Amino acid sequence: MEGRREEIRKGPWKAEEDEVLINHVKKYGPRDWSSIRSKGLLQRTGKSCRLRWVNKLRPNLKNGCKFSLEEERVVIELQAQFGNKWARIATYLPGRTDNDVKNFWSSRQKRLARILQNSATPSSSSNSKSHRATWEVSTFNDVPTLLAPKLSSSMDEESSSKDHSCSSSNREKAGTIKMVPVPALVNPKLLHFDAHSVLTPFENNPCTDSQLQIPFPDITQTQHDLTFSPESQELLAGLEDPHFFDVFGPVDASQLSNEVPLPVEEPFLKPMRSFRNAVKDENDNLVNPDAFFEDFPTDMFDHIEPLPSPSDW
DNA sequence: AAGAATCGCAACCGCGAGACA
DNA sequence: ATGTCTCGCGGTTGCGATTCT
Repeated sequence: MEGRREEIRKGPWKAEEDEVLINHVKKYGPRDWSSIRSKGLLQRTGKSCRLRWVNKLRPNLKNGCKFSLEEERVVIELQAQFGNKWARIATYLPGRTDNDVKNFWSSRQKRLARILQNSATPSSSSNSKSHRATWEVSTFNDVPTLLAPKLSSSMDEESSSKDHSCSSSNREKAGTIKMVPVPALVNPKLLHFDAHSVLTPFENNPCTDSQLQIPFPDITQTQHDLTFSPESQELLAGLEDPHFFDVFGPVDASQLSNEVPLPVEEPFLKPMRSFRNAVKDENDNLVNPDAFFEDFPTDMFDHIEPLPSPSDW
């Protein structure tokens, strides 16, 4: 059997373990996770190694950066379209892992549930968190649809040590939205350039690197007509819907696909410019396009599927 | 200042799919 | 065709940090 030489280590990773894992990936690539243990490099399961790499050590991750408004919106829209396919949704959010998306969604669902509960039982709104929840709703309502320096609760000011690389001040300065879905980088056929898109130089910031500044596509008609945030709209709509609590259950994408057209269009697929290793010819075409992917795990695109055409939505 | 409630994140677990012998 | 192994995904849990009374 694979292992029985020593106890399998669990729990938080040490810096030394990270180093070993990184070195292994450098040598052999992000594969053969189980060999890390069989070689005696780490007393971790291959599964654990893979998870650590994917969620924390992989290059270009936005570790410690909170979800921007647009990221939140993308998650909301894609969740309605795909259901809880976090890995798939994460491919639209550069620097985000399925775990990030999953955690974000989970937190959001809890928040919504609490807001709803407090709305249903106003007398209970004297507790501390309900105050914050109420504030969040009103804050959402005040937020412009696309440009918002300070937004949801997830955008609360924070200057923790691990957030240093993308301080809120940076986010505020950013002003407009930067987004690029990974699948577009994989399948050029899917690229669909929006003439209105605006490219901006990158800042040397993990939270903005590999992103492009583009106008975010229109969302649903409902959202278009109202100034409410998606979250607030969802809440408001839910209060009138007798089946609102179903929202908190699993979503059947097949059912939703006919009712909730995904407004996130391919157009926010834009070429990524953080091709650290890419070489271009005189016509600015990538000569060694593969070099662009060197920063990514070789398997990270394995599960990416072509996007459905908008007509299928 | 202390305690309770909540948040946010990292990591684990179980299961299914695919590869391979 | 079948069994085993590895990998990847989604759900869940645990815990430190934060916020509020």
